[in-house]
Amino acid sequence: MARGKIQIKKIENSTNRQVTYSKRRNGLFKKASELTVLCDAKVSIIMVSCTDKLHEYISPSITTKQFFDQYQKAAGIDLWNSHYEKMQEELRQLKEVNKNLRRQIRQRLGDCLEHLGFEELLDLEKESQEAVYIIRERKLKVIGNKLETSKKKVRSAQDVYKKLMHEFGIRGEDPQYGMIEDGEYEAMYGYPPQMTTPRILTLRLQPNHPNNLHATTSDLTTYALLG
Amino acid sequence: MARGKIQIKKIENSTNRQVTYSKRRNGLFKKASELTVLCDAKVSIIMVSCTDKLHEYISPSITTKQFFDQYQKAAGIDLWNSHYEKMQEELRQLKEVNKNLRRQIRQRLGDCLEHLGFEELLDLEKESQEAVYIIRERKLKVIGNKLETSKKKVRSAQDVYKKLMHEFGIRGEDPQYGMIEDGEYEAMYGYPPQMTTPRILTLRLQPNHPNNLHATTSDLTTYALLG
DNA sequence: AACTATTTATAAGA
DNA sequence: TTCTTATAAATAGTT
Repeated sequence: MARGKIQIKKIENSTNRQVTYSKRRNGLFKKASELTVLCDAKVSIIMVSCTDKLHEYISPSITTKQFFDQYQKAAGIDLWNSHYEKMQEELRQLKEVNKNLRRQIRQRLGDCLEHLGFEELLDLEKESQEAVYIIRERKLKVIGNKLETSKKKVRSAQDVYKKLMHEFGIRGEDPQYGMIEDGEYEAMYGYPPQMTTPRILTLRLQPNHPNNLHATTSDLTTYALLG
Repeated sequence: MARGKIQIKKIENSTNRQVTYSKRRNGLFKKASELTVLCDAKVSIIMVSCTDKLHEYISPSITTKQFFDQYQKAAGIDLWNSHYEKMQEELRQLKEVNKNLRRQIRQRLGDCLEHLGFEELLDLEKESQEAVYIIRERKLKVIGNKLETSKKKVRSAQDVYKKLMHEFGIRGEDPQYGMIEDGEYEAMYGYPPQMTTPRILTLRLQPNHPNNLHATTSDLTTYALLG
């Protein structure tokens, strides 16, 4: 437009491009403001440079928000709908998953079994029974740990006691308040000696038991096919 | 600008104003598109005429929505966010709930028991065991129903058979192909008579069994308090 | 909508 | 960045 015509294509020289951007931006905004006044129009210009800087022109007597609203109304376009609908779909799906998880839990608690097929029922029984064994083992392990800790504490208390007795020189005078041996201690609190370990073994053997029903029930399904 | 300078003030002649609006609008859009190309920038122009007609220019490679988003981000204006954030919060909460439900299920399957306290472990064991009994009862009820249905079908088959035999007049000639009595039928397929009912009763009595451990374990928690 | 005299915008250089 | 200025582009008024 001056000092030589230019091709309308991207200016490769970065500095040059920046200068041109600045000049032409001012030109554009000036034209916009003239238009606003001359024609009593409302203009909004928003520009983002290639370096991601944002500039805007907005006619006086209007806000950008009003512009957005007016634009949406006039264009009949809901710019946020696609985004919004995607979120709504995600919400719907999550709620569905949630419902299923809750139903699963209820079934594992013994509720809502009516809606289950026979095979599902058998699987559920097996799974649940196995879970009970695992949970019970874990419980016994925790019990074992607690017992072990208690034993150690008792033993260290005994040591302290022993030492005190020794220091006071009253060793052996009153057997009623004497030391408690390992086995005796457990018996006192209602624990038969060696009880924990065998019990775990017993439980480990149990899982084979309920499976006996399986053979039975497969025969039954055959019955159903008779008619 | 041509054929005489003009004052930048509202053009009073309506037709004239309309013409100028149209001409200058094209000029503005042309400038905008040149700027877009020359400087690799993004431009959005939205105009509303004094007769409330809307025109827009938007650089290719960008949508008006993207523009609005970018503008909001830069300007810190919050037009839709409250609604949007509410949805996001809802999504977050649902996902959290979901996670917890999944963990609950895993625990009911015997996983992740390490993170459970002792009391929780006891409750879980009790719940799970009770669930197993309920599930097993349900299973046996279903088996019972299936058996009942099969019996009915067999009985009606017998009736048909009986009728046919009668019609052909071969009644009683070959005892080997005679009718099957109720009890005998079950025995043939490996079901001891009266098996279903007693078995359910046995299972109903079981739930009291594992509770024996509870008294035991409360004693143990007392131990822990010793130290 | 086309024309064109004139104003305005701006590319290149400082 | 800003100023300068030759020149391209835009456009007001006319047809």
